[in-house]
Amino acid sequence: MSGAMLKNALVTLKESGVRITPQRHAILEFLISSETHPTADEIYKALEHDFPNMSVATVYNNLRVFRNAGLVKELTFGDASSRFDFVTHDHYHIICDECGSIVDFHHPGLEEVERLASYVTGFKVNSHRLEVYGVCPSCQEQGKASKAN
Amino acid sequence: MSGAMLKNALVTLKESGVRITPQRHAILEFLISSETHPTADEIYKALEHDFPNMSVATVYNNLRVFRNAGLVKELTFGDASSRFDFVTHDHYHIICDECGSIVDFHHPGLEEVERLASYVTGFKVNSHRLEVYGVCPSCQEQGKASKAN
DNA sequence: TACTTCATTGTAATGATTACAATTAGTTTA
DNA sequence: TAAACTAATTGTAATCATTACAATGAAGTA
Ligand SMILES: [Mn+2]
Ligand SMILES: [Mn+2]
Ligand SMILES: [Zn+2]
Ligand SMILES: [Zn+2]
Repeated sequence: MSGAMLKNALVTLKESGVRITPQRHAILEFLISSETHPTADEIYKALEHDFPNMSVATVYNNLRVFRNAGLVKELTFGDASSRFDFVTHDHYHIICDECGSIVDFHHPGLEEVERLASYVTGFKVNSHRLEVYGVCPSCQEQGKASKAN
Repeated sequence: MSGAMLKNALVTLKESGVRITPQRHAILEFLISSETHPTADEIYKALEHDFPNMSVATVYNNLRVFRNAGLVKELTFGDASSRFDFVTHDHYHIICDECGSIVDFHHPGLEEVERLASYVTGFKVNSHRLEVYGVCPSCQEQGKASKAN
């Protein structure tokens, strides 16, 4: 439930001495309810109606606060701006090369890859990043449709 | 041999109607000889001595030309600026969380991950991106040394 | 040589993010 | 509760990588 997730997030913040402001509450709530991995600016615009005076700096500031608290992950792709993902379970992302949509998927960890990487490079491994790229079902449909013309 | 790689690259360019200018030659040569996945600005500064009049725009322009010709890959991490890698064999990267150094490593493809991702999301998969993060041997040494104090 | 096309250069524009100083809100203490 | 302190927000300016653009130069072609 997203209600419980919000509650837990607020507890986590309070425990690390972070004040719960209306802006923070709203940003968190929006992130939890969002399926789209929004950018800072998308969050800013989504909350404009309820918080007409909120500064875009506040969005950035608080996303950083949440990131440092481990509540939010920042996703960076080559282009444009960062996207933000409320942390629940570990998961990977698959991204549409045509429309840019980002979809979650689960996969068992890649410990074997980490082991081999560590073995051949001598690094002590902390983590890894994996993304899959392709064409989403909806863009596949459109492709077919446009070929049929 | 890096000589052969340069020659091949020049042929590829010529075949796709791209003129070989002294600047392009130098940028390619520098990229091929470089082990460090340099940024555009690092390339610019490295060639400043030989090309005191070259514009940073030329570096960016030509890196794009090379990327479009498939000769160079652009590596984008969250922070700062893109890094560029002359394309030879397919390989992955492992990145030091402390000093930022980027080291190549080879690993058999991850077809199984691509298959599963495609199966659970309905995407038609084109490619994937994988990076491993950790602490490089040199930073591990330094860590030990500073603890010993 | 004249014409055409492409490349380079210098500089201005862009756009995301951050820095900073002033103001406001929340918390603690007396 | 009021004063004092601390943290958060706001608005705006600064930063910095990258791109756009117009003018100049070089190369290729007839
Ligand atoms: Mn996600
Ligand atoms: Mn590499
Ligand atoms: Zn799509
Ligand atoms: Zn290191």
